[in-house]
Amino acid sequence: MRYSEMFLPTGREVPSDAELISHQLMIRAGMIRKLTGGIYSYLPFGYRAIRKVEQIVREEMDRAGAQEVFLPMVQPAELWQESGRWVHYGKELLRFHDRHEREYCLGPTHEEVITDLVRHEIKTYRQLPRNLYQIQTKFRDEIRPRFGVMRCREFGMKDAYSFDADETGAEISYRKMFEAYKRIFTRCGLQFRPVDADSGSIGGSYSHEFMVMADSGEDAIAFCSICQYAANLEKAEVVKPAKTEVTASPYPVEEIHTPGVKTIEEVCAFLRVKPEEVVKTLVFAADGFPVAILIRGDQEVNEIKVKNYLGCDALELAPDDLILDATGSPRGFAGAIGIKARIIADNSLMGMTDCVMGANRMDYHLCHVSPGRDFPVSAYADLRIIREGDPCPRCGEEIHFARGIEVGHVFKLGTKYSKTMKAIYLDRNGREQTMVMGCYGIGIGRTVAAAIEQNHDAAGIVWPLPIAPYQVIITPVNVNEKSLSETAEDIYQTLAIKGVDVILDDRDERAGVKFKDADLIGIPYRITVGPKKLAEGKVEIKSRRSAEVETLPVAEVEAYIMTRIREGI
RNA sequence: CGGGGCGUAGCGCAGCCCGGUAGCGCGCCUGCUUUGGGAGCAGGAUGCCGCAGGUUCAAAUCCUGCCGCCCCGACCA
Repeated sequence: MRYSEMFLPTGREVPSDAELISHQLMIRAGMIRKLTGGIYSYLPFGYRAIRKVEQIVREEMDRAGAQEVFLPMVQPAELWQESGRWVHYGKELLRFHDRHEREYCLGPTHEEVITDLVRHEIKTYRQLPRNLYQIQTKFRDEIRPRFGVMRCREFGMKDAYSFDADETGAEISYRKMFEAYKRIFTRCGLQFRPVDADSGSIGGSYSHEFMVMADSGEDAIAFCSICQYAANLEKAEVVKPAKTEVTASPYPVEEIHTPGVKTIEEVCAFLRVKPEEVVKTLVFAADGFPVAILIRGDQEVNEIKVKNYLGCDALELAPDDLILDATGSPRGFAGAIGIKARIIADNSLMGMTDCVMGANRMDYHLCHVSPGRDFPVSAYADLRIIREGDPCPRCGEEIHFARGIEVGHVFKLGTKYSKTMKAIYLDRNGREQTMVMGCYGIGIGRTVAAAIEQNHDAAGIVWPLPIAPYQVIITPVNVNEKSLSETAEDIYQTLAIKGVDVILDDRDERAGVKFKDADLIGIPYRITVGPKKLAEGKVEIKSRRSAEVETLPVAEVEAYIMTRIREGI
């Protein structure tokens, strides 16, 4: 492509509303423009990056035995009502109706549609397993879109769905996708890590997220530096404390006047105790019913673990009136003794004795409380957020934290959708069986943004070659000098015929301007055609990443570039 | 939805307190010079000052309402 004819509006100014470097660079490099909140247009340069990623995704999905389909984005309410998600998906599901007042939604994901398709077409075990995928625009009415293309409402996603006859098959399908994902992100030049994850509203038995490591990432990851264990913070298991024989406090429970003392910090300051000696009692509303979660004062409750443990649909910190109902006191003085709620304790309570807790009475706390002796605990469970330095649940070494961008997510769905939507087949014995499903997503735009987040410098983007919108840019230093522009043109033709994605910067601009633009848009190789070197029949090839410059005879340029492209570097 | 901030030329911003000719830098157009890391000189174009009301002789500026955007939080694949 000739630069002079390209629709590639680059900018020097940093847009004021872009926070992330990737977002700023995508705007400055003329890749995206915002249409409205959380909705972006991709310009040619940005769309080429998208297509490069999509192509890699297609190749690896096909290689793993999946087949591409294209499903509707507008979906009827009935399907979602059938799966139950019309009610449970919440406000992220954008709903609307047509002229006949029939209800529809814009697809945020396609489990319902694919399950509907498959249940009508697959009747026997002979037709299983199958894995179908698509690359589609999804719409999720995000509560707060941000970070440009990283978290927007309309976005491109590859989603695949596997259907197997049984658990064993589903496991194999899952592994295949897991391996395909590793190949995909490796080819995209990303440094990433698969982590154990919660499956959220998609549901299912377990899942892994593919995280691109980046300080700007929205997700926190707990990982072990020794073994391979890594998990989303919300999922990371906390090791049960070793069983120690605890003897109850020798003192009886004592009520102490603690006027206005509510938070753990205030309690500790007032009573001169450490947070480790205080039991924090949090009252939650689980589908409207009060549940008391007890945890050691220095720890934080992981609401997702609580939600999963209770198996409820909605979980939130209890509103004031529910707290008053359950404890008989305002917020800040809840305790386990006498509370009218189910009591569940985090494992951190094991081994605690002689502790401080709320008295369920305004302005009073209790001390010398011993769990078990003074109140019953219906269950102990892992309900807290892991902390840096905690032991790894696999090998016992120290856990560290890092941040990541979720670019892919694989779920083992089990029969969540196939059961409710009756995706059944006849087995070898002619008996009806429920298909076992998996689903597998990749955020395409997010992958591109993550790649930029991980590959840039002060001058701009540094594309990994496999996803670079263009691989080579040829820069004649002065287009008004015939020898320079003709040589540049020759090299351009040579590379273009070979199928290289190449830009000829034929603009009548000063060399400095062209160099700055080339750096900003991050083309992996820049071929500079200048008067001094050309006098010897040579040109310079500069690597954007290493900044190394090779001086080569014009005739050797093609071989040099082709080698690099073949090796993907 | 709660808290904070911002809407002025294509982009980045000043002007607003204290009402009276709408400005700066970059970009854009023309000409000349220049030509290996965002050139110099000269000339030029571009604004419902977010929208709608109100106060006033007079509103970018003061008041009210609305809309949009950004940040933090709640929430979320």
